[in-house]
Amino acid sequence: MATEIIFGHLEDVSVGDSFVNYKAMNKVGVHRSSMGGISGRAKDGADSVVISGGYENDSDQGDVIVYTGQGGRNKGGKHDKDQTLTLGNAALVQNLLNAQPVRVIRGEDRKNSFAPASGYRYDGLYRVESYWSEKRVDGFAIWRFRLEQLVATNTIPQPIKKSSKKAIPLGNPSPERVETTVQRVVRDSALSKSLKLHYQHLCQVCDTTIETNSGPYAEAAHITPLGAPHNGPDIWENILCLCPNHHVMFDLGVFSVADDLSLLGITGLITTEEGHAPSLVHLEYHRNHYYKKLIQPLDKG
Amino acid sequence: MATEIIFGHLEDVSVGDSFVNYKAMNKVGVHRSSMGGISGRAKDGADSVVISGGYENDSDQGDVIVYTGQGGRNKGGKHDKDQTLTLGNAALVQNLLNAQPVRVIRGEDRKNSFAPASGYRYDGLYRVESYWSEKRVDGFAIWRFRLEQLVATNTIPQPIKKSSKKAIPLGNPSPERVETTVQRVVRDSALSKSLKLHYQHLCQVCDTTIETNSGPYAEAAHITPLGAPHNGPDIWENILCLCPNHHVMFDLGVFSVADDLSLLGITGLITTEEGHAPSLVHLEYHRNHYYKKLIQPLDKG
DNA sequence: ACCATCGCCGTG
DNA sequence: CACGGCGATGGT
Repeated sequence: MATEIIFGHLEDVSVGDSFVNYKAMNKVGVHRSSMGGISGRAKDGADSVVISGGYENDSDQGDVIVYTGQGGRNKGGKHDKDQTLTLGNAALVQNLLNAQPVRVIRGEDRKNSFAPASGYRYDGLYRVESYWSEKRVDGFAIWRFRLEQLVATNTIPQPIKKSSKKAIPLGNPSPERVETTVQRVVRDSALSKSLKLHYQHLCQVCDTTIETNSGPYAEAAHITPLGAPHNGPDIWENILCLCPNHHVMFDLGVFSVADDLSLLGITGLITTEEGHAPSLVHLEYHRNHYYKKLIQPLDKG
Repeated sequence: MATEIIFGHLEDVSVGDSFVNYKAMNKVGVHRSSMGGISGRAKDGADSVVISGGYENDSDQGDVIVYTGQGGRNKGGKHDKDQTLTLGNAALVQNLLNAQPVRVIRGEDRKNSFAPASGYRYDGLYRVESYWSEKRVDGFAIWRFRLEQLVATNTIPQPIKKSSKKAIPLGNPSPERVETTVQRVVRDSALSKSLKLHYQHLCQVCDTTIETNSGPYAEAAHITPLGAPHNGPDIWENILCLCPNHHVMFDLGVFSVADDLSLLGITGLITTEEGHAPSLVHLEYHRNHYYKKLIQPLDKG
């Protein structure tokens, strides 16, 4: 049955605590994998990841980390196949689907100003904000995960006291011992409102709107996401007006949009109003990076 | 045409800047109302609010503020009617619907440890996370808004430089001059996953699920919200398994649930699986505080 | 039981 | 400092 997976902070480990090597982390359980960068199970989610600068493309801006998945290498360490959404990669996807936090541990890395000078350091909880695939220059696909630091907004009174051990006795019937509250995040830019008005808050996929007593509700979905590493622009051509359901589906790659605005993955098409034409460049970006069905598991050999 | 509403930070005002009085704030535009605590328009949203300790029930925890709406008083300042969702209150609702940030300014208040010693201080951007109604002891209804501080997660490279004025020349076609990115947030607790599994990720309202390539997706909605001032418990009886659309509708009070589990506001009923019974106490809490149609505008006299 | 892995400690 | 071999542990 293996050891217990615990999401969130641990009782005996504080943010900033240092460890000399993997074995020390294994001992206290802050990272339970003996060699791997991702600790967790494909079905349940990842409880921790280690960032050691092993992947040249990884980016670390402190509160935002772009983390590359595992796999795709042969025994010699050379990339010789696509990464797949299995093992640790699949676990990180579960974190996104279930809004589970992941502990982030930074390992020594001279090239990373956020990394410790030596050993490993527990740097707190992050959410898996999104994931997508990229093609390396050698043509092999990798999966990447955007991690965002969870700042403890005052939600549940935190029972954790550094001074006293044996805290967190909430006594609820949770399968996990530690109380965690994570967030799904929907970004909305300055331009969102005008586009939603243009569409009268009707979803461009299903033509429905949510009527509240204070006006209609819809969400603006950026086709190429804002922020690193995508750096999509905040312009009308890069935004769709969607209901929450189709927004989630779009961000998770359940469906995408072809150049003729027909839908891929589900039936239907994107309806447009005069004055708004989604950019073909950005639609292609979404298809290539987010539309999962285009990424087939590679045949052996 | 009135003066221009600008959401987000202003070019010439930094977080922490102080002002001696309302006139000084009016002059630079950080707060454009000459007397009111809420600046903005009912149709467009609120660009700023002032917290001065005028409402005894207001709570300020720094990153989370519970702000009481305006109105309900006669000329003498005494409460003699219900507050309505008009004027500034309606404006704050728009901020929630459109994920627009609101500038928070704290005024002198000895009882508030986060308030400045004198005058007014610009304390940065907050999101309107939720709103609900409460009944005062005298029986009159008030509207309350939970504001959460926006921490600048690294999304768009910030063009704002304190040193140089005249920054932010993004040159995009936005009706606003300042680039802002706000987030709608969906909390998900440690218990959410088990309940969603119990319902096989089917929405308890519409019986649909969102199938991704990596598993089904649903959201857990707390009936009485977690966190101050509601402090709902993180237990199964206080959670519903919903699709994103119905989650938004539930949180915005578009519908609520009667004791017999029939829906109010929309047709249908909550389906339950054996082993899960929503708490009647919490359903009543939601009806009383979130289900807007129970709150009728009071007749004159 | 087998497998995969952002380690670890040697040599050049 | 690069590279290669050894290698333990949890996941499948």
